[in-house]
Amino acid sequence: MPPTPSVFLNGVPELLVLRLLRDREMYGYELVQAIRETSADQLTFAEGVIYPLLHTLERDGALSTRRQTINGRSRVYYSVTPTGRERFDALSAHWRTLTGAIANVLEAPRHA
Amino acid sequence: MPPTPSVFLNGVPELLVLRLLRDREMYGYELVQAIRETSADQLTFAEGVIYPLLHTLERDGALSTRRQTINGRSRVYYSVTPTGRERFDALSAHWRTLTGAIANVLEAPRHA
DNA sequence: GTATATGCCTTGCGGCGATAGGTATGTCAA
DNA sequence: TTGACATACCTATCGCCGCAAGGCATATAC
Repeated sequence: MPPTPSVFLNGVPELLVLRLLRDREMYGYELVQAIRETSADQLTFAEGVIYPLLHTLERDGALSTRRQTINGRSRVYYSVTPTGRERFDALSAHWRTLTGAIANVLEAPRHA
Repeated sequence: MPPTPSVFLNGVPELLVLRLLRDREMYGYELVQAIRETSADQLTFAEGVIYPLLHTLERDGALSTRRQTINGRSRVYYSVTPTGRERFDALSAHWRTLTGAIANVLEAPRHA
């Protein structure tokens, strides 16, 4: 009886980063704010979470980078690779499965 | 900008345990299987997760216990206290808020 | 007689997110 | 002009939760 891989219950930052980057390339600082804004301040993952995550995803081949200097400040833009897209699809499916299962337990009738 | 308390993204075992015990008293071994069964094998939290959690919840006054011996085997039945019920309500509300926020990000239009 | 299910428990590890810094440039108000 | 704030990158350390992997004891089944 294999336990539920905790990859799903945490891993939310990864899920959201891949989702946002699926639409368009973004840079780290932008992602931090985008998550906060598109979740109406319900979700806040600080830079200490996002930057290491981006580095890991790049190392794993899920993201590719493009460096650009704007107004004297250096930005690192991230894009999702085909590998990253597969990873997102898998994570996303798993997230739906798990939240669905949790919802089932939460709404289960008394003697189920 | 306070970060998202991770209590919500983990803490799923606690949420489910409180939910199941809200209906009727159960013992640890029974809870382990109930979670697995009511989630159709999607969620499996082993005894190493559930037992320490039950002890913590009892210590915090969220659960009360009743010991009973059946067929020579000793069982520890857990019930939700009023404190535990409040705790469940809060956790539950938070879970809905967070999953809702995550869903918003996942389904956000391109330029949101 | 030894495997399996039941029923309780604990120790130790790993990994992720949180905390809390550091560096540097640009802008704006005092 | 300097000091605060936003922008934009980064890292090291910590804490905690769930995971792995056991141990102990009794009942049943083969």
